[in-house]
Amino acid sequence: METEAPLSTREAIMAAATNTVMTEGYNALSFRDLAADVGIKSASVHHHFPTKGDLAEAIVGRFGEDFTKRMEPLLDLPFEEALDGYIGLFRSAFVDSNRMCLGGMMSAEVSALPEPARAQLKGFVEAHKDFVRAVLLKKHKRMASEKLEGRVFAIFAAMEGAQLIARGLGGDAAVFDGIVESYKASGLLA
Amino acid sequence: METEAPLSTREAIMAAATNTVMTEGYNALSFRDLAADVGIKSASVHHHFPTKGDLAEAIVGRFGEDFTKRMEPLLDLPFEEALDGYIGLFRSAFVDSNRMCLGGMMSAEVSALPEPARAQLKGFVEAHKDFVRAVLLKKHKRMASEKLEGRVFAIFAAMEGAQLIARGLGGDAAVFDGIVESYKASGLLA
DNA sequence: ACCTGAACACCGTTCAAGT
DNA sequence: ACCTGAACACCGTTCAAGT
Repeated sequence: METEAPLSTREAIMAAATNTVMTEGYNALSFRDLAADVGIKSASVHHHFPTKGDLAEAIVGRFGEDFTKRMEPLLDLPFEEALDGYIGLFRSAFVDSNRMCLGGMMSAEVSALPEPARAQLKGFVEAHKDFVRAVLLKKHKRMASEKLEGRVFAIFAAMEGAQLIARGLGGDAAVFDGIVESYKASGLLA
Repeated sequence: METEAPLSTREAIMAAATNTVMTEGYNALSFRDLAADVGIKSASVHHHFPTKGDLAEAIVGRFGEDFTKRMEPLLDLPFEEALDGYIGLFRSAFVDSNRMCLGGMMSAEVSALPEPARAQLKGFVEAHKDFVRAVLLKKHKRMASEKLEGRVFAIFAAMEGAQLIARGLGGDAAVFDGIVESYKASGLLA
């Protein structure tokens, strides 16, 4: 049984930054606000992350790792449950205080990111594709590889789009659920 | 035959702001850069748009009108061509200098928008739904209304997601085309 | 190693002042 | 009606200085 571990300053900065980016976006993230959240001065944040771009790189990478940890156990489940679990990860982000997937948010703001952060973003997308591919193969064992790759990419993009639009309209879970239901009914999520 | 009409200062501000938001995002938009683009001082921009939120409201509204003007003629075409025309509107945005739909970008940055701008954003989404519904009814004349509404929303969200992800990965049109192809093959866009 | 105050050129916004 | 310079509290970043 773990007690809540005290976060290192570096970890606390990353946690606060991730939360702000998911709710307000990368360009709305301020080193001074971040420092206030953590209890240090803004100049001190630069000791841990020399530039804002370095911080972006770190939190996208970490977010990918955390997402992967939540996806992996779903691979033990059968197709339908694994897919619903994946959907639930997107759903919970904005049902829980109107947050958006960090990867989706960073994709919108990609012009502000330095190259290393963009590379982490590509890695994030690849991790999702690896997971979705593994889930699809549970059911579609003989799908042609080109078709499978297209479907994998399409499912990820569609989930990001559902979250983007549902959250943009005010975070109504029913909107998200309705879109996902139609993805299933049309055959995209099936 | 129209010659290029000289833009009023107000129109020039809106045009420059729209372009910046589509490429870099609303939070990256600066009144001082905007003023420099138009050839006035930043304090003068406030004469036309008292706050940045007022400008946001104006450009989302205008963007919706412009998008509707490009969608309307597509309604004279048969199902397949109308759908491809709609897809082309999303495709051209980022093929042409890696821009993102203003509505999708504003959805990601919705936390920075005042209520009137959010209302315009909802109107933008409704205009898209009206168009997509009309297109779907060309082919699916007897689809149950609840199912139709879900499909309409799903198609719009999926298009925004395809654009978000394809652009986030660097603006490769092949990524966008592959996702759309899979939307069609799976039955979502059909 | 980790933190800080002070400075720099930026930002949105306000306002009194010009034409 | 339209524009402006100057001021305000903000921003990311740098740096010399502290412990």
